This record gives sequence, structure tokens and C-alpha cells, in this order.
Amino acid sequence: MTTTIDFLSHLNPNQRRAVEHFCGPLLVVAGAGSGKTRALTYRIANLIVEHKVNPENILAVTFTNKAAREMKERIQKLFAEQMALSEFGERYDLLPEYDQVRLRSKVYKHIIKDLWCGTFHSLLSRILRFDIDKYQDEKGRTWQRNFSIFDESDAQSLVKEIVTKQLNLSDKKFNPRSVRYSISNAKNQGLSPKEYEKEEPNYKGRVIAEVYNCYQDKLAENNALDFDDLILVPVRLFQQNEQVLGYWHHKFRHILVDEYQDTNRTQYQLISLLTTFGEQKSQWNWENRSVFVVGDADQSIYSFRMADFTILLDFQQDFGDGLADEDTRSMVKLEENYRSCENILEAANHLIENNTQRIDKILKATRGEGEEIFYFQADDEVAEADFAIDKIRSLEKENPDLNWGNFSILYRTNAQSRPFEDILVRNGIPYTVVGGLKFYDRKEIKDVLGYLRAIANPADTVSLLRVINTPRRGIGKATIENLTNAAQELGTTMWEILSDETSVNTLAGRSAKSVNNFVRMISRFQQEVENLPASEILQNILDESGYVQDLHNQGNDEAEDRIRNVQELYNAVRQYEEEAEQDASLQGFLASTALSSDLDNLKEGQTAVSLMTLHSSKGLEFPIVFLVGLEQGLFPNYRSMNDPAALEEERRLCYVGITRAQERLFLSHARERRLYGTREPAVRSQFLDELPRELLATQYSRKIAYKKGDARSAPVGSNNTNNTNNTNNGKPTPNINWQVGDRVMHKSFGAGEITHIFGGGSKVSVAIKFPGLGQKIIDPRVAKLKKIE
DNA sequence: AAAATTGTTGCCAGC
DNA sequence: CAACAATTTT
Repeated sequence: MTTTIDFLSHLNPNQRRAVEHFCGPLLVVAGAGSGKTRALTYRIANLIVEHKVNPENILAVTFTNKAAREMKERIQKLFAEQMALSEFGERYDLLPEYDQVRLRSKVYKHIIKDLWCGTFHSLLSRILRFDIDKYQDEKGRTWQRNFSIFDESDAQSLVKEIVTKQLNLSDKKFNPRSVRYSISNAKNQGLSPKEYEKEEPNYKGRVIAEVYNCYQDKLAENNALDFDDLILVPVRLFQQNEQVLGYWHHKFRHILVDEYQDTNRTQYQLISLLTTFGEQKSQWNWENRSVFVVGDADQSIYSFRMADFTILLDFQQDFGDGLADEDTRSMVKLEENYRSCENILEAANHLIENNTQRIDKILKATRGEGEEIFYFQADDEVAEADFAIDKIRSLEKENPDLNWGNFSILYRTNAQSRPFEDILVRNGIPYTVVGGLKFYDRKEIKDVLGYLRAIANPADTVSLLRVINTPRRGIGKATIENLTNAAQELGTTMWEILSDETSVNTLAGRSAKSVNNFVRMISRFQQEVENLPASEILQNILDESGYVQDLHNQGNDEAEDRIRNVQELYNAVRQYEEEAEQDASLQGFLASTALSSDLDNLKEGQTAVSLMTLHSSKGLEFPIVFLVGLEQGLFPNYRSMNDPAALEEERRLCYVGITRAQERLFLSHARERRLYGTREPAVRSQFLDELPRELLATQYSRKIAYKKGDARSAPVGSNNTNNTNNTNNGKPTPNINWQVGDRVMHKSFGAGEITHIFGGGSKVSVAIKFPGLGQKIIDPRVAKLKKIE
């Protein structure tokens, strides 16, 4: 691998700057479709080839498992191509299949295998498999390395149990869902129960803090973590144990983070600790060390899980030189869009300009104008689906280049998929729905995984209780209650009680025999874990537990379906074992199931129409996109309509949707929609009115006739702060040296305080915190600001 | 202890 | 209109 990779030649100057970056911090502001994945993969390759960085010193954080997998594949291919030239003097794709495979596996073995590339959750669960036994929380709770990962429904049932059984509170006043949400938010902000109570000292806050505390007890009792813990625990561990932090800080010399605008405070802390070893800025040493983040504040759509895009905006202050755009060496902007046709981009740019909380960035088209955007108003949701599928059929028929996989239907909520599915089925068009009911959320899958979890982690009482009487073994409520109480009294895990036959005989009465049989079976499996691969354990469970037999006896179609799904799970284990050479353990597999998302199964080159939410579509692209259900209350969602910041997030979501389209974009809505079973009238979304009309065509006219002269200005009623002339009475703010902490007066938002300054010189923007309105980013040249003393 | 029936609540997004 | 929970029946 001595020759230089020539890939640098097909990059634009800014991409090239990003890819060639070696040490120190760099923020890559990457607009939609600007080739950021390419920048990330090429940079990793460049680090290894050009700067001789050892792959095991690289940590790359992606937003989904799918993105991680694709990134690894692309790097693998880059190296294989490189080696083809240096070893065979031949182009990779001209080599015989046999040599290609050989090259790829060689690259895998020497490079890809050692790369740490994955989501925050999967990477950190891997770190915790090494080090969680060195962690102790503020109450002295500890965990072992074979911990379980509880999913959202596990977490919610724990909360429910605590609220109703332990604290005897009404689950109406403290509904488990929202309490769980509060706890999750607390964790994502790094708050312990005590700290949360300090923040929310009212009655409700005190109760939630108490639930949170008990919830942590339960997690620890089960030797389990929830999703949020996978991030929070490593942060706390790093803060309390310098040796552990030192190890990982030393190992991960080059850190890359994709979709940085969607990181939350805890994730930021983690990156910060790993990069800086928790030291003061003056102590930092960037020799052979870098932190490289990629993101786009306009695509920040996960604030509901505490993502905070000001983290991205602060990057240069936190890690970099903090200099203005023109002078900075710690930021690169990618504004050239290689994905969408000009009409689509123009619509997207126009829409997002209605947001005040943003940094100016315009996507520049590199492709042709393309076809007009099509807008359709349907009578109801069924007619809307009819329209979309009609279009899909005719387009597919007319264009031999298109296949079903080139189409996607994007909506705001999962519930909207139904009518589209119905009509796709009726037309015999293959499709896949991403999200909704996940494979691993199915009852039969959770049951079987329950066995595996109980075997991998005997302390996992939740899983144990799930399977102890599944299938029916005559172990009933009374027996389980006795056992639970006993475990409680003795302060041990239920498994310890169960392991002792005499105890079981006294406690379980009539059911003792079945309980003991069950326990013996699980013990046997636990011993097998040492010597057998997970797939064989699973096979034994299916044979010996009677689970499949029980399904078989039911004899209906639904049961047959379930058996097939269980079989599918077996295939998944086998596949996992083949792919994951380094961690082919049962625990590794269980972690992968807990952290998998539906998206991960969406394969490239699949020839089926994709249906998914706008959130899921982030990072994807399709030649033809249908953005449906553009109605007030649905999109933007009614819960966002009275909150300016939330509304802006909805608009960003719409921006994400539009920028998924490469060639053609269809926008639609219904005039009437079924909701909760009743028909409700629907009004077209305000986002439609924020698009330039002359870009839209309808079923009646080639292009919508637009009103008088003022073609490209925003429609009446929007607050377009970039339109200097009609929002500000002509006078922009004179060039003042703004400073953080300045109190200012804004014409429509009132008094506020400057919290950040972005850029410098003549093109600054400032972030201002307005009481009650939250933080906004404003360009003082455009919006009139007055300094108040 | 399990099945059948009636009642209730919820649709925002997801690792 | 669903899924899900609580309640009653067998």
C-alpha cells in the first residue's frame, strides 16, 4: 500500500480540505447531498494511507447502524481498489471474482476489523462490555459485564410498576409514558435523581425524582441498562476513573462524528472527554490527534430526544480557533449539492429561509433544472394514496430505467402508512415499510430473546419472568408472587432463589416441580454458553422449551406466522455469527438486536417502494419522492403549532424531506382525513404556502398561476427575516461589535441577551435568548437590533 | 388459571 | 379504529 490513492482528484476544493485534514479540530458544515459521507470515508482512508494512522486508533460515530455498515463497505472497497493496482497492476473490477474476494477479506482482516465504527449506542455498549465493572453510581450501585439492555417497553413497564405498585400513585396523574420521558430527558442532560430534584423542586418533580431513583434500583437489580445509560454511564465512568478514560483517550486518537447537529449534551461530553482527557484547553495536545465532526443545523430534527444543535454551532468555540468564517481553520463548508435537481433545491432553500434559528447557508445546484414539483390535493387519505400509486405505476411504466426501489413515500407519522400499503398490495407492487412494528418488537421474538437474555444474564428477572410460564407450565400468579416476595425479603435476585431446589419446594407449592424443571433447563443452557455458539443455544431453546411446539399446537395462521418469525430470528443469529468475527458472543448478538433499527434492513438495490417517516429518511436519497399528508396539525404536527422553536423543527423536517429527492418530488395532502375513527376536515399545510409557487405544477395546469409580479418572494404571512425590505422598514442594524452578554432589543421578539456570536467581520450572526421564546439565531444586518445598556 | 368480554385510551418522531 | 388493560366468565 505504498502508492497514494488518487481519489483526491475527484473532490471539490472544500471536500478536499476536509479529507486532507489531519490533526486538530475540524467542523464540516455539510448541506444535504453535499457529499459528506464521501468526505468521511475518504478522510478515514486518507488517515490510514497518508498519515499511517493505525485503524484501531480511529473512532467513527454514525447515526445508524446502516450508515456504519455502508461506511465500512466503502472504505473496504477503496482499499481493495488500491491493492488491486499495487498487487496485480490491474483495476479492481477487472479482476476475477476470486481475487476480488481475496482482496476484500484481506482488507477486512487488516483494516476494517480494527476500525471502531458504529452508533454512539453500539460503540459505547462495546466499551461497557470491557469496563462497566469498574463503575459505581452515586448510590453505590454496580453492574456486571454481562448486563442486559432494556428497550423502551421494558423501561416503561418498570416505571409503571414503580408508580402503581411501589409508590401507590395513580398512573393517571403520573402516566408512565411521560414519567419515563422525563427520566430519559434527565439522563440525556446528565442529571442524577438528586440533581433532577434540585432542578424541579415542585411536587411533581419530587415524585419523578423518586420514581427515577427506584427505577435505577430496578435496573441495577436486573443488571440492566436502558438506552440512555449506554451513553451516560460511560461519561460518568470516564469522569470518575482516570485510568479507564486514559485508556480510551489514548486509543482513540482520531474521532469522527457524523450528524453532529443531532448529538445531545451527554454525547457531547463523551466526545469532549475522549478528545481532551477532561483537561483545560491550555493543556490540550493535538499532536497525532483530531476531532472531526460533520453536520448541518438545518437538518436537526431530533430535539425530542434532547439533541441540541447549538452543540454544532459551538464547535469552533469548544474545540477550535473560534475565528470568523473567512479566517477560521477549524471549519469547512460544503454547499455544493450533487443530489437534487435545481427546482427541488430552490424549493428547499426557499422553505428553510423561513426559519430564524439558522446560519446562512445556501445549497448550490450542480445538476440541471429538472422537472417541476407536482402538487396534488386529494379528497381524503385514500384518494391521496390512489394518486401516489397511480403516479408510481405510470412513471415506472414510462421509464425503463426506473424500478420500484427508486420510489419512496415519506410521511410525518407511522400511522399514515396504512392506505398506501392497502393500495400497493391491491396493485401487486412490492414495498417495504421502515419502522412501525419492528421485527424485534414482535411478541414471539421478545419471548425467545427473553430466554436468551435470562441465560446471558441470570440477574435479568424481567426476562426470567417473561419466559418462566411461556409457554404455559402451570406456574401462576400466586407462585410468582411468592418467589418475588422472597427475593425482595432476602435482597437477592430471583435467580438465586430459583437455583435452590429446597427454596423452590417450600415457596412454589404445587408448581414446584415445573419451576424446578424450568430452572434446570435454563441452567443447562447457561453452562452451554461457554462451549456452544449462540445459534446452537437458540436451537436448543426452541427444541426444549416447548415454545415452538406450543405455537404449532395452536394450529392457526397467526401461529404459523410466528413460527416463521422465530425461524427468521435463528437465521439472524447465524448471519450475525458469520459477520461479527470479533464478538460473535451471545451478548454481542443480544446487543445488536436491542440496538438494531428497522432501517438497517433497508438494502441498497432493493426493488421495492420504500415507505417511511421523514425522520427515518434522514441520510437517504431517492430519485422520486412523495411527501404526503401536508396538512396543518399533521405536518406541522399540532403539538408544535404554538411553539415557535418546535415549528422551526417541523420546517427543518420538511426541508429534510424535500432534499431527499433527486429527480422528482410530489407533494400532496387530503381535504379530509380519518382520525381516531372519525372523519376530520384538513387544511393544507403552511409549508406548502412557503414554497415558491412558480415551481409547483398541479393536475389542472402545467404550472400554478402565480399572483402578480412578486413571483419569488415569500407568500403573505410568513416571517421571512431574510427579506430585508418588507420586514424591517428599510434600515438594517449598523455594524456594531456585538458581544456575548449584550442585552438587545428586537423589533418583534422584544428584549433578549446575546449568548453566542457566529462568524466575524462583516458577516456575523448572533444567537439571542429571548425570555419565553428560547434561543434564536439572527443576522443583525437583516433584523433590526438595538443595544440596551 | 386461562379464556372471553367489555372498557379505555391514544397518533409524533426512535436508538 | 385500533391496541391494550381491566374485568368477568368458564
